[in-house]
Amino acid sequence: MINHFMLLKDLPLRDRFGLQFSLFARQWRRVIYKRLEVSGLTDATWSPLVHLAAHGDGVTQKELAALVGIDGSTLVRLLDILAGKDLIERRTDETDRRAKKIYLTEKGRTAVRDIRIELNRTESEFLAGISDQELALVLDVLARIAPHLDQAERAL
Amino acid sequence: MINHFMLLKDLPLRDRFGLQFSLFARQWRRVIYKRLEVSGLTDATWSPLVHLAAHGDGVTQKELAALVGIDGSTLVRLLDILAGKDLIERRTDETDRRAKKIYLTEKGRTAVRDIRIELNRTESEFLAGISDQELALVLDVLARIAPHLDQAERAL
DNA sequence: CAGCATGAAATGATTTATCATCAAAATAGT
DNA sequence: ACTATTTTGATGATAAATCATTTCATGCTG
Repeated sequence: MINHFMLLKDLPLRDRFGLQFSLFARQWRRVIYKRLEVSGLTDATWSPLVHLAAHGDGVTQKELAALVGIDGSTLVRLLDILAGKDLIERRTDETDRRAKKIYLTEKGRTAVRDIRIELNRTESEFLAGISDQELALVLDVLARIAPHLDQAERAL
Repeated sequence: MINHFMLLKDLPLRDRFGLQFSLFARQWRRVIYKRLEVSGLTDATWSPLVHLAAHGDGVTQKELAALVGIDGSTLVRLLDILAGKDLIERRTDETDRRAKKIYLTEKGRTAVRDIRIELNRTESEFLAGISDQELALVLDVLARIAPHLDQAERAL
């Protein structure tokens, strides 16, 4: 079985980093999402749930969109689905009636627990051969690249 | 300016790796794609072009889809767009008339050159503070995770 | 060689994601 | 106090991606 890490070897390191990284990320996402389908939530719908639980209830939609890393308008429709399944609740912020704060329902809390269990099981399976030190190093490198992305994104 | 690397710190390393990695990948993709729009090709359409050039002409659609890391049916439509702009050409493989081989046109070759220039400029800007050694280490870690993903994907 | 399974590309239906725009509410500036 | 600008969430139009199904060529097996 060959994969893309075996190809592209002739390109200079810096020229192939983006391609290989993106391919890997795409596959990671695809596989994780497929594994998580068993939880009844298809595709990206569970992502706002997990971030909501990790960050704590009561964030506004705008804040949550930033946490999840998606556009506000995308989040609107995901929240519609989640609210339709009684996993979250939108409450108007009484101090700023434009904003809505998002809360997990009890059902939502249970769902998040199940998802996190499956997520952790799957990911620790994938990361089996990698040491904590290596993982930390990868995250550290990404964290140092991130400000450039933030800057480029703000500059549009 | 805060980003997600500053949050989620209370989660154990292995439990937040997936989330942080995925968020980063999403942002990377979004920013790169936005930068590359200047080349006239919107979004993912240039990706098959770059892979075609990197791997060499004459691959079948199925092979190219694997290289790009997308579903065959997705590639069909991207190739439709690219062929409509005279950047690629589909030729029926005469030894197996089911398959079609993909070739860059002259116009396509020029487009790839421009895209690669912009891509390399952008990426080297983002990777500015990272050493070759660190980049190699990141790719190495990903390459060691990849077989697990391949396996999970084949197992469905 | 006939018939059936397999395989490549194409097509339809559906899900995510984005951008542009809108309505309602809040804030700023005069 | 009053208009003008900004901000939050929602909606419409559109692009990408996937899965399921179809079409047609190939291969295999009895």
